[in-house]
Amino acid sequence: MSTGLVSLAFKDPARVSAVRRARILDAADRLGYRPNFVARSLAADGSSFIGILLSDLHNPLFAEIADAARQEFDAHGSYALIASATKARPEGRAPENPEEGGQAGSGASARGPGGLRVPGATGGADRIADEQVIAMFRDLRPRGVLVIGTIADTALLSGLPSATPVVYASAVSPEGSAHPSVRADDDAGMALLFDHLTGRGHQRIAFVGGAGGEVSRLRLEAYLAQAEARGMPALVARADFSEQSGYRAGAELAGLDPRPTAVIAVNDLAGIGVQAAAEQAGLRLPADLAVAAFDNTYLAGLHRISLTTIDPRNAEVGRRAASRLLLALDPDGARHAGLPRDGARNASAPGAGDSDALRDVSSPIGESRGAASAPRSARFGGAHAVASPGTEDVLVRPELIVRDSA
Amino acid sequence: MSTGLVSLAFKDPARVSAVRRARILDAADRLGYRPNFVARSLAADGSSFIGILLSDLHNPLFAEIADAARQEFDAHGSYALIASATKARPEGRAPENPEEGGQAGSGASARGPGGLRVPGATGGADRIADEQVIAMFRDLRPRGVLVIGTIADTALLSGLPSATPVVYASAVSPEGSAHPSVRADDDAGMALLFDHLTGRGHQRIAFVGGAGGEVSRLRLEAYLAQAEARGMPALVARADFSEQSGYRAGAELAGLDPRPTAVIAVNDLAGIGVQAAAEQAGLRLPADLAVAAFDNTYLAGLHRISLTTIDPRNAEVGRRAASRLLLALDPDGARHAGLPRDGARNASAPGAGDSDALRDVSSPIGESRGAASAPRSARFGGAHAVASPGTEDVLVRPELIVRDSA
DNA sequence: CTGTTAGCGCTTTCAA
DNA sequence: TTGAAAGCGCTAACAG
Repeated sequence: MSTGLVSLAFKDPARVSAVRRARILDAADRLGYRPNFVARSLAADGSSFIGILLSDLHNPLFAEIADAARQEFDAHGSYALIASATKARPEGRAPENPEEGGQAGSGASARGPGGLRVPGATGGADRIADEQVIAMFRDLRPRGVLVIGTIADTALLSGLPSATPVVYASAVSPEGSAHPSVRADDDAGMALLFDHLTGRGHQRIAFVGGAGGEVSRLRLEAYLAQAEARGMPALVARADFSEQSGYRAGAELAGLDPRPTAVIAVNDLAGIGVQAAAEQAGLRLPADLAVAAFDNTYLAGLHRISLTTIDPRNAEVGRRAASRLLLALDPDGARHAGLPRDGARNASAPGAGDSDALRDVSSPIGESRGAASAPRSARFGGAHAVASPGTEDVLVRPELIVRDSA
Repeated sequence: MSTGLVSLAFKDPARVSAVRRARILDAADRLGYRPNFVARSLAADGSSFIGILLSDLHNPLFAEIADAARQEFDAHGSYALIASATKARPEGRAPENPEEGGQAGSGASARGPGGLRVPGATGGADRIADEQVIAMFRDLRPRGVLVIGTIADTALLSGLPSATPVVYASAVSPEGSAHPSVRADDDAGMALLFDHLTGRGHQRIAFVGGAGGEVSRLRLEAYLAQAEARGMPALVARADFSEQSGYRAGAELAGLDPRPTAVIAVNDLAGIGVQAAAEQAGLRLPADLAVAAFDNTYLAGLHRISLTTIDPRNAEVGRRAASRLLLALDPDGARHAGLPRDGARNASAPGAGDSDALRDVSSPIGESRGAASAPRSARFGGAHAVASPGTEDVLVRPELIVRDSA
């Protein structure tokens, strides 16, 4: 039998006679034969998988998103590879990662502030250590790429065949990017928090955050907007995503004379820092100071923490980002091959309430981002090289989780 | 110019005349040419990179190990790719992951207890969703593989060319595996904890843990051994790695009549659960109950937690595992090509005290594991197919971090 | 339906 | 040193 036939038998079994197919498949696994992924991706141009690129291994939020996305892909018969890149941080910039900032100081970590960089062996300048990973990733030619978090060097992705659809999750897409991003709606989250706190009578609500990265900055803006819209005084203590930082900010706030009665922290970790500072200052929680935050990491749910927080619904973000990508890959909708779609779906996501998963979307941001202002007509632009269905960002409506802290 | 020459110019510039080389390199980057990773790995058999396989994206310990390993690889001019596999858990088994168990319950997670599995499109049985990732990984033919955490399906790795060295980090290598593993020495950690607690006068020290996985079981055994060796009573409240679980165990312990004065928890999260239960029961911490744990995650360092714990020195584990692999790849030691090794080393790990990094190793476990009893002679067995330098497990001596809780 | 023929983009002999 | 030629393991047109 010819090799071509064997190839067919694996790729499109239906087009091979039953006898042959049986013989091939049988012989294959008797010999332990498995088609070689690499050769395949070289020969066909473009592989059959969807790549997931994780920008930061340390961020647990990203892991959740990746899991959800992967489920979605699997449910649709697509494959996903996860490669990870360590985020290369500009020197001296605090990590966006809620975890790292709070590392216990006594560990044996030798990591410098600049992240993982190595002196270039080839070029002169430093390069991101994971450039290799990205290169490899690119050469594998994924059908589409889901980027989770912010990838430092946008140029790396540009090596992809230009028709490859890219979707960003949980990050604003880079400057002038035509790729959509899917993320939680921090403005909505902030509004939820204000509603809740004012509902409990708070009139002096402070914000802890604003530093450490884009997300922090956007949340600060959202805070200021809410405060103004409600005619409330704005009070900001600068902090990044770390507990330490929140602690310092909290101490500052606790010492103020007309003390705020509530604090909204940029993330759980900072919020915990605020709580710690408040306790230290002799305040009772939540009576003297209510604390709320963003992210709903598992930290917030610990008995001893019990922090009211905004759940960004990472699973939903991941799922939504994945669907978006799938749509771009197959704009016609669906029925093309393979396994019973619905069955697979139900099996892998039993109680998720999938049916209305697409309803709770806020309107696209519109003016707030360059990328978002791409012409809507591109949506159905079959004539374009990339028939990507829309480049508008998608905002997922977050959820308020009320706990003891506020 | 022939394509062959170009190839040479990239791989071994010295063997190409200066003129040609210049012209090639110049033209290359003017045209934006970059050698294709995939084609290269197909043509040459075996790529130039070392693969890092992460078993669980959610475990922050693993991320730390991966980072450290990557640094080590980079310092030696090798490349590393990280692919991730979601650990496929036997149905109903609690996660080994310290994080997941403690997830706040209100999120939108739709993940079933069985982890990410999809109904097989090809075969009949369920398969791990990430089988594809592993297949791809394998087909890329890494020079060596570092597995971080426990990979469920060992068979997956077996598809590698049999001479590929494999090292496990932070996991016991699978049954009968000939591959060495590098991990923290839990026995030593337990001894450290007992020394500390008895030094503070504690005589009734309980253990919370034992369930949820291999690591938990081993720590329980270590506890029992210490208690016996010191002629102290053993008191165990079963728990897995979650805070909930620790909370329940703590409540149980708090209600006992001759109450323990100290508790050692299987990990930070469980320890925090114990603290919460104790507080709830009206005990003062640490006066009425001292709590200590394992892992030194950033949790332990939070102001409001301040947990005395054992630092597994993940960075060291990662570094050590990486060296081990490098050694297996190049048993002769070092001088083979490329960049000034020492310079690179120093640059990327400034204050790490590298020089004595190899001194603090406990003796190999010996009898405790099958794999560890491989004949020492294999060490220099140049005649063997795999001249792997030693298959003994390496245990890293952990460190005690004393905080307020004990 | 099946076999044949070209490559995918590179690395490697092997001569020149 | 350089060029030419033969693949790596597969897929993608074709023709039979």
